Amino acid sequence: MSEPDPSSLTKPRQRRKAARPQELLEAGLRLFLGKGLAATRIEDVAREAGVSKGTLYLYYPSKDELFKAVVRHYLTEVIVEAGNLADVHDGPSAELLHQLASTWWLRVGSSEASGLVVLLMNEATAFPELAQFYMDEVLAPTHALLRRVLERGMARGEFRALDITSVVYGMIAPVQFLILHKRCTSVCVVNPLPLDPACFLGTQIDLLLHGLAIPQPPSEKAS
Amino acid sequence: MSEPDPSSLTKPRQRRKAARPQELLEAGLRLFLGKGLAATRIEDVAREAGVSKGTLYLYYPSKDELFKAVVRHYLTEVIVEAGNLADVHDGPSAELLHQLASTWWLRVGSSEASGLVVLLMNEATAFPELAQFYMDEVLAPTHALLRRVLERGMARGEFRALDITSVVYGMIAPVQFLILHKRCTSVCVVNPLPLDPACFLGTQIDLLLHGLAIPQPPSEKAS
DNA sequence: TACATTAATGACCCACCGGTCAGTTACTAA
DNA sequence: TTAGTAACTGACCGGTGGGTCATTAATGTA
Repeated sequence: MSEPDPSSLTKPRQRRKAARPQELLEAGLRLFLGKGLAATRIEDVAREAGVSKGTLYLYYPSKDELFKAVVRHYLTEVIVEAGNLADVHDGPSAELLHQLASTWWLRVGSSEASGLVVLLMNEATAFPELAQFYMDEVLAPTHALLRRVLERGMARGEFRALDITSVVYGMIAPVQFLILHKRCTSVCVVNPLPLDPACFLGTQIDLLLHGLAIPQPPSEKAS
Repeated sequence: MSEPDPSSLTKPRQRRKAARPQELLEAGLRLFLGKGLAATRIEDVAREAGVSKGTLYLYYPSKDELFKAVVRHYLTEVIVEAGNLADVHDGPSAELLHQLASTWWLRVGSSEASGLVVLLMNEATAFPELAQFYMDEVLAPTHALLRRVLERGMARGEFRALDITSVVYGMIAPVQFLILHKRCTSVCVVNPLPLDPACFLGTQIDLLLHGLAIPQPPSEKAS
């Protein structure tokens, strides 16, 4: 009578040391994104991964370390790949920017992992240690990559010479905004201001490239 | 010996019904911004306002309601004022945009209250009710204001006809980014990528106005 | 001075959750 | 078949913090 159905649920007590870490990371990603760092209970992460709380602590020594492991796993790899793309490319810089944007969107932006970027910044306020972590492992590499592309474009006379740091941050901003906005409004019942991500990014790139373009000297427009 | 010094601290048990709400809002703002919603303890807010925990509950029925009251007090008023500014103005739309930006920066952006915008979006993930609150009381009014200015500019032939919703969000994005970035990096010990807010905003407005400007037809630039 | 009103207090209750560890069971080598 | 190892479990502990309420005292009134 109390015979548990072994077919669909609760394979009871499996020993799968190799698979646990990855499964815990996946579960952690889902729950952290859904509820934030503080509100996610370790026990729920464990259950989500089909494991008991004690087991989780066999693989990750604390909640903070689990979270950091999630960030490393889902964000680091992509930045490296984008760097390789930039190394190979040798056409117009504007084209490279388009390419980087669409690649990023495919690999991160359109996936659930995108929320990690913003989540990380959020939590940084409450956990100063995480602020430094974000700075070192996410923001600095991204910044370096974009700076490289912009400097290239300016050196080749494709772009106006603007303050590079500001432009770089100006490129990160809409992306970050998009993620934050999506996370926020997806919960809303009523959303009077629908925002199509593709359309938004398209407009932003259009605006950026127009803004970067070297203006035509011949005619001048007055006030 | 145990005589408390009445001069500087602990006026014991004052009855000041009128002043309490405002003082509690100020204390709430400080602590919520510093530690986030979940990590801020009601008792600390009360102490910060020079009052006991029980007293706080005389004025605000729960932590959530206190937080909402803080948001209403520090964010609603400013949006209304900006709307009035837009009503009065009748010069070039680009000038109005500049004016709105600098006004906003003075009243909100450069003050500590700016963090509320982002904090609110953060918490929205964990507290769905707050997501709707943010949408109704902050995002929608802001959006309506900016939309009005852009439609005006396009109608007067000052701006290119772009997707207005995207442009509006494109204007909100850098501001939001700036706040988030400031909150995040102010905690970092090492910050290899300093960002001057004024410079950043200047570049963004420059980029935006270049991007919005109607291109000169005479000459065409090839690839 | 005596009494009524009500602002203010803080000890208390209890649900919650991060982290521990003594015990249990799956797997394996001999 | 039978130890022996180690992956896994979940009851438990202790600190924390939201919310309550019986009590206290400041102020107004007669």
